[in-house]
Amino acid sequence: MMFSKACEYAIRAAIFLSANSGDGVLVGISDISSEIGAPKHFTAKILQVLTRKRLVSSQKGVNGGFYLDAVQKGRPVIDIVIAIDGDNIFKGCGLGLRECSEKEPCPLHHKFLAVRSGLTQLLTESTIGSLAHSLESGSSFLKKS
Amino acid sequence: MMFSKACEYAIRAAIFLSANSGDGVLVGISDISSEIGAPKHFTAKILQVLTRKRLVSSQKGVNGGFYLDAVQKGRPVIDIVIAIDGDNIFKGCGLGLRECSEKEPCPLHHKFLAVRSGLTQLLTESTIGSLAHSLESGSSFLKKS
DNA sequence: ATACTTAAAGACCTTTTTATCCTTTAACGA
DNA sequence: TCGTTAAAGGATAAAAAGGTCTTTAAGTAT
Repeated sequence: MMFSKACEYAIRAAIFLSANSGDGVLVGISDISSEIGAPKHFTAKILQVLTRKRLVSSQKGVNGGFYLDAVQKGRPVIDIVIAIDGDNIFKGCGLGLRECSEKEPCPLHHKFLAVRSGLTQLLTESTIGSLAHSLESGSSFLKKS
Repeated sequence: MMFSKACEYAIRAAIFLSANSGDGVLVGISDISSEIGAPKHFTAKILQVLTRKRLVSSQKGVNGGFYLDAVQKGRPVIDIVIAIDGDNIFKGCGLGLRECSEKEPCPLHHKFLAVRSGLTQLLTESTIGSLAHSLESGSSFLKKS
């Protein structure tokens, strides 16, 4: 809708991991991908990126898997978005004009700014952990995509 | 940033046409594409779609070209966006969840709604003509992409 | 009429995104 | 230390988006 598929998967995976890992509990890709309804190998790729960027932790070998530590659960969702999709959504002109700026704004410039800052704010003030927490009450909203 | 390239080109083309056509004045694709800084043939394809959907008017043959009539200049920008990108930006879950709804909302559901309605509103209350008008004052912001 | 200009249409190519597979690497347990 | 297990990583494939080119046909001026 607004993010790439990869980014949606990433957010869902992070939320799922926040709710279901930690304190020595790890989760494998098969579990993650089936729970968030994303293709297994694609999910693996995405988790790889997030792991490399230290937004997710991983453990190889027997009983290995992925998990989030306390710090990672406290990260804002916007970190995930930027790690996967970059920050193009948050900067640049809505009409794709290079020349557009405060000094020479395109006709929609200021209105776009408002929408965008709303988006930035919501993604910044929502942490992975807080989102995971808000679904604790049995509502397994992540099941089936 | 938020729209596809095709959609950005479409909006720019519409604004340009609104400012530079009408009352028997037509503009050819070469002029349009160079003024809005978009690939010529790709622009032609996009204009074709807009024409078929009656958001833009065209005239074949000698001295032919594209133009907007009064009604078309009064159309809200959202019509262009929907014609090219569809309405996926305006509906559907931000996390791509099919199950997400008012009853079983995803953790970001309500916050996304606010952002989205802001976007919808801005695109609905801005008409092609009004945007074209706001750049009348010499600022050829469309030049060069 | 007809010749010329220009949009319409559609075939085609390239790049990016999405998705899959397979090999390598590392961790751990026995 | 050896074997199992799971992530890391590279290589490939399919689909969608972005972009180019050629042909067709409509309209207009002459």
